[in-house]
Amino acid sequence: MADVADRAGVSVSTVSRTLRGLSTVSPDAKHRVEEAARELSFVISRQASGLVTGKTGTVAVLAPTLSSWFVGSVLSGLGGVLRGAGLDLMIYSVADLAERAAFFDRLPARRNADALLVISFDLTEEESARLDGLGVPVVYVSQRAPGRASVYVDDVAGARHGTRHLINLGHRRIAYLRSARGAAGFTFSSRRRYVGYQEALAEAGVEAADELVVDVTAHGRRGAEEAMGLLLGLREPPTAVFAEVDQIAIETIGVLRSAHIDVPGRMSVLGFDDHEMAEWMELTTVAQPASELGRVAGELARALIDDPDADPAAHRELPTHLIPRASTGPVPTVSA
Amino acid sequence: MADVADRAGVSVSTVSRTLRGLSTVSPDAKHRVEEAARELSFVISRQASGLVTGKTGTVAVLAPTLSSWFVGSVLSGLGGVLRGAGLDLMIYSVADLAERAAFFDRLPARRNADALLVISFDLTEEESARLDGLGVPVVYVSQRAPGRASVYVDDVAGARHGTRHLINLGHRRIAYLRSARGAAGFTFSSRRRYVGYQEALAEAGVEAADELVVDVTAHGRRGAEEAMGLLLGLREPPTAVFAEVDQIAIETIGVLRSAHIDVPGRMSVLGFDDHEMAEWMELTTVAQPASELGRVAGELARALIDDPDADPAAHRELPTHLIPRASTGPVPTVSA
DNA sequence: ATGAAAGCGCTAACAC
DNA sequence: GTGTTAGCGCTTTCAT
Repeated sequence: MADVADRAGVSVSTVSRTLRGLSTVSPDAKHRVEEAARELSFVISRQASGLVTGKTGTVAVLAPTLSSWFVGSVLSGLGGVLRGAGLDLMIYSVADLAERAAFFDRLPARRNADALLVISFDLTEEESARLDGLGVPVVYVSQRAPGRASVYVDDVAGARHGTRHLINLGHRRIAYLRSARGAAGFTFSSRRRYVGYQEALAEAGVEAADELVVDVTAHGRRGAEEAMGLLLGLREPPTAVFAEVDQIAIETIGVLRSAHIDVPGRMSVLGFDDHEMAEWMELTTVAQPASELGRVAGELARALIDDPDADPAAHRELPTHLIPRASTGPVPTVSA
Repeated sequence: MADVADRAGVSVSTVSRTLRGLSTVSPDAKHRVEEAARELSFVISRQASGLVTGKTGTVAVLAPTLSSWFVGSVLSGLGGVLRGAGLDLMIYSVADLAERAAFFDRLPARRNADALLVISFDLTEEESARLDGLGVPVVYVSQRAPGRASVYVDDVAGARHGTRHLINLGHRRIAYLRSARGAAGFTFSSRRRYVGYQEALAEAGVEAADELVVDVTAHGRRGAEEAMGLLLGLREPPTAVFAEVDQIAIETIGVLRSAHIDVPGRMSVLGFDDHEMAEWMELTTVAQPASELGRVAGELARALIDDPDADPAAHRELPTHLIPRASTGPVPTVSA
C-alpha cells in the first residue's frame, strides 16, 4: 500500500480512504490513487485490514457435503449475495463423524469468519450450544432452530399442496414414500412433509391408511423396488405415489417403467425438491427454492453482521410451489 | 493469546511455539499452554499469523457454478486434502460474464490465498495470463493448460473404452451425441471424447458415419427428442447411442421409454461421467473420478505452496473406468 | 527452553 | 481533505 501511496504522491491514509470508498477524498487524489493501484495491481490484504477492523470479510459455511444438489444450490444463491456485499465465502465441509467432532472441538471458524451458516445439518443441542459461544452470528439453513436465526421452506404447506394436487386429479389411494435413508440434516423436513400429506388427506375427507405409508430404506433402486412391491401387493393398491424427495420419486418411476406400469397412466408419481433431474425426467414435484434459501440466508447473515441490533433469532420461511409435469395425471378409470 | 500466556504463566512466544507444534518447548510448559488454550477456547487468528508469515492458510477455488454434480464432487475431494493440510477452502463462484470480468479485473484472490484452483473453466489465454501474474500457484482442474499445472481425466481413453464396450456387444451402428449446450469449461473434454469414439471405431474397423453424430443443442428433454428423431428416421438407425455426458444419456433414455423403445432391448445407451443419477437410472457409463480430481488437485496445490521447487507446470492425468449397468446390452437380433 | 521486542499491512484517531 | 501515529494479534529474530 505504501507503494501505491508513493506512486500517487499521497499518504497511505489517503490510499486507504480511497480504496474503501470514503467520501473525504478529493477527486484529484482519488483519481491518482485509483490509477496507481491499477498499475501496481494492488489488492487490499484482508488479513491486514481485518486485523485492525476486527472483521474478517468472510462468511463461513458448515455443510455435510458439497456434492448434493441441495447444498450446491444453496451455495449458489449465497454466493451472489456475498459477492454483492464484498464478503468472501469459506467452506467447512464435514464428511464424517470424526471430522464433525474435530470441527466442534476446535471450532476453526471461531475467529476466522464474521458469520457462520449451517446448511442442512441436524445438530445436537450440545453442538448448537457450542456454536452459540462462537462469538459470531450463526444462521441455520433448511432447519428451524428455535431461538436461533433460521431459514427454511414451508414443508407442511408444500406437502399439503402436492397431495391436494393428486386429490384434485381424482386420486384417493395415495401412497407416501418416506426416506429412511438417514440423509444428514433431513429428519426435520421429513416429519413436516408427512404432516402436510396427512393434513391434505384430512381436509379432503380422504381416509389415511397406514399401509400406504412406506419407509424406503435400501439405497439405490432397490429401495424403490421394495416399496413398490409392497404397495402393488396390497388388496387395494394406490393409484398415486408421493415421494418425500425427488430422488426416490425418480427411482420409483424407473421401477414402474421396468415393470411396464405406465406413468402416469396407471400410477401417478409426485416428488419434492425440484432436483435438476426432475426436469429431465418430467417429474411433477413440489419445488423447494434452494438457491433462494441461500440468498435469504446470506442477507440474514449480512444483517446480523452489520447491525448489532438485528434479531439474532429471526426466522424466514419460504414458500414452495408445485411444478406440474408429465408424471402425474388423472386417476385411472375402473376399466383399466 | 496474551490471555493464554497469562493463564499458563508463560510468555506469548511460548504459547505461539506450543500451538504450532514446535519441539523446543518443555513438556511442562506445553501441557500448561494446551490446557489454558482449551479452557479459553482459544483459536489462532489466521489473519494475524498470516500477516507475519505471509501465508494465508487458504486455498481459493474459481468455479463457474457450485450447483453442478461435477464441481460439487471436485470440491468434496478437495475439501478432504485441504482439511488434512490445515488449509481453508475459499470459493469464488462466477455465475455470469459480468462477474467473470469483475473477477479478472480485481483478482481478489491476489493476496488472500496461497493457491488458486480453476475448476472446469475455459479461460481465454488473456485470462490465464492474468492468473500467471497472480503471485500464487494456479492449478487447472479438468482442463489441460499447457505450461501450467493441471489435473484432468483421460477423456480419449475413456471414450474409446466406452465405445469398445458397445462394439463388443455387437453394435456397429453407434450414434454419438455431442453436447452443444455450451456448458462452461467443457469444450476441451468434448473434443477429446469424440476423438476416443472415432479411434475405437477405427480400431475395430467399424465405419464412421457422419449422420450418426448429432449435436444436442436444445435444453431439457427436447434436445434429446430432436436428436433421437433424427437418428430413428435414418434409413439405417443406430442400435446404440453414446452420449458425451450422462445428462443427455438419461434424457435419451426417458425419450426412448416414452416412445416405447426398449432400453437396452432395442437401443443401448451409454453415458460419460457417472453422475450420481446414473446409478438411479441404471445407466452404463464411463465414470470420471471427480472427487479424485479434487483430491489430486489439492495435493498438487499443497506441493506447490510448500515446495518452491515443485514443477509449476505439472500435469496429472487420471483414468476413467467403465461401469456396466442395465442400459447397454447385445445388439438386437435382425428379427426384432 | 524461554522471554523481549520488532514489525507484518492495514485502519482509526487525531492533528493539521 | 490530508498526513502522522499508534496499535490490531501474531511470528520471529535475538538475547539470555
